[in-house]
Amino acid sequence: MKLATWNVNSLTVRLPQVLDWLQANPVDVLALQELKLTDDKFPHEAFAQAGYTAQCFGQKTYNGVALISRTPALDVVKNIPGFDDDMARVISGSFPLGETPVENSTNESTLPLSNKGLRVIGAYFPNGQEPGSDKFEYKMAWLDGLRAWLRQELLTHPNLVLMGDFNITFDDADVWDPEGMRDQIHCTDEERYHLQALVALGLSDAHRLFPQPAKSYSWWDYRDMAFRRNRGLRIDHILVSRALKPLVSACQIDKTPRKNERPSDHAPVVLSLDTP
DNA sequence: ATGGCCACTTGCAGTGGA
Repeated sequence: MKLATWNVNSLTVRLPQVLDWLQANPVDVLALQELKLTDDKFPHEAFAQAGYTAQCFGQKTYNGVALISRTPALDVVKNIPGFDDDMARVISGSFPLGETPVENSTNESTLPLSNKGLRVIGAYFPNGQEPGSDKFEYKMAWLDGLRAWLRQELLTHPNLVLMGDFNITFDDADVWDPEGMRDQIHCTDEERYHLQALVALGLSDAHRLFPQPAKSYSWWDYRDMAFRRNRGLRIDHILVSRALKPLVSACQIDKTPRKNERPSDHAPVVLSLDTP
């Protein structure tokens, strides 16, 4: 089973690339961020023709997230319950863990789907703009809200994946120029504290479970030929719960779409799970 | 060596991204 996350920076512009990518990488679930479109403009038909269904949580101009999947997402929740937010940043859904089960009404497990299934949270974390700014304060409050909610979610959904554009680096290994970016946005101690607090809930950075190429990044500035010079940041992450960790067989950043014409500034990250 | 971004807006300059 494969899951992926990708900040597409406008689904309107990037839809052909997303469809091409899905054809080459037929993942079971794809979380998208920065749709930059409203729900009424979401291209459901294009995804249906590609064999996918979609749950979207759109917003005009900014933000907007979606879950694209082979089987429909169940128990869909939008944003963070308990955290009042006027931005569309989070979408969650449940999926069968592994192969789509054969229908059998006479032999149903007594376990609710939430316990045996896979809970997927796709998230577009706030950027924060600049330490000390109002947007940074919002980012910190949002992270507090996320953690309080996740602590509860993990109790009811032991098989949980949190993936998306976190807009935070774990440490200097995620930064092309650690000295130049010290205490800058995405690299501050406060942001990294929040990321470690998610780890303390029992979530593991899937990328670091495996040997990775040196200087692995998921985002490169459009300016200064940053991609060709590999001047990037690793800010797109896939975190897995304790129960899922033993099933993770790979986690890879796919730089291929960043080489497209008119690419997103982010690359997709792909998680492979060894499921029955 | 150096500078060069991109998407969106009741739009043609300003905001936000990262």
